[in-house]
Amino acid sequence: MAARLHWSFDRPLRSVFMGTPEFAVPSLEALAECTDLVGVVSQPDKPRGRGLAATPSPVAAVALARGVALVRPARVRDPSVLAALESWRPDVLVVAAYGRILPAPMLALPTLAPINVHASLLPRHRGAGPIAAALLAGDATTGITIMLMSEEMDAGDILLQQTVAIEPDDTTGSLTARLAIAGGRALADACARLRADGLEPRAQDAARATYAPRLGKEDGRIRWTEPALVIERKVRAFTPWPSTFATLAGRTLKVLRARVASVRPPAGVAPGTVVALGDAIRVATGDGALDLLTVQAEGKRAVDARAFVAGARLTIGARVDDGH
RNA sequence: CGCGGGGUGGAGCAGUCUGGUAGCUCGUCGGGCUCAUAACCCGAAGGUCGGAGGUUCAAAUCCUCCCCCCGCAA
Repeated sequence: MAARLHWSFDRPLRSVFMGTPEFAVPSLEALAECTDLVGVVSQPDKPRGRGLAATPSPVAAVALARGVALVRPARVRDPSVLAALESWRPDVLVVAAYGRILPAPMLALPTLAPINVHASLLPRHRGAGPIAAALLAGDATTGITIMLMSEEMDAGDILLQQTVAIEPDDTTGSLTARLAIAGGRALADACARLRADGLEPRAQDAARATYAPRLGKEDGRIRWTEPALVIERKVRAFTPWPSTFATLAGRTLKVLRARVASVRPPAGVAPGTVVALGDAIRVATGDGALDLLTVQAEGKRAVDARAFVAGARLTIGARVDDGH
């Protein structure tokens, strides 16, 4: 266990922030508020949206707007990145969803500590996809961990944690928004305490660690042989990305909102079969039935199930998993 | 110029290739029936077919330009 972390000098902390997506923005703003933010590192501009125009990451956009020194390296290990960090002489390096593993020399650079804002209550859900993992696991609560960074991913000593409740209808999108704000608050807290009474690093119980892998597009394909409960969690965990989808008449059908049906499908009906149509499209699964409430066909906007049923000539007995 | 789908009564769609004045499911309104677990039956209202030009005897449909929405890709 590391020594108590305390900033006793009169001058403000010099900080450098590394982060990329929307989630990191409140943390960046909190850091700018309570320290002397001297530099920001973010992922390079990426082609986004239709037309694939190069667009700065949300963090880079804020850095630009604030006029803070910004580097956007293609590779973190590029010597120029370490050089930039050295020239900034940070006391703390704060990382929030940067998206890359940082080399050890970088972690050793700040005079006080390298600090990470992680979107779970560590040691639960270490890794790249903690928010979706909490939804997939059916957790009732999750939260923010402010921690010291070590070389092993998300394994460093904990400085501070804040709990965030998970609502039954939370998606990765809605939960990310709340966790982002909580992250900013937790960081502000940690920052304030660094300068007041200090923070006591607490080792993680590695035995209780779970891992949250980065998601990929194919993770979103619905497998109807799974239980309705599991599919419902996936729908929420994979919204808005990579999104859950099935195939109907050869075309992709996104499922944006679903609920486990209150009644079971008739015995003997194969998973992936439409068993009822009304306010929802009820589909048989490996265990129970799932009511699809909001769906989106290729090239169409998201509509509630009733509207979709009105237009698509969908009948009971149709299959929604004939993709392969 | 990354690839692609689409804008048709309140909603979701068909009709566009093969020009000839608008259709389906749902909703709404009126009436009937009465329990049918997507209730049913009869009737009605409601549309400058995204916008602007053009071709034509005739354009939702063909041509040109513009606006908007969405999927893939990240």
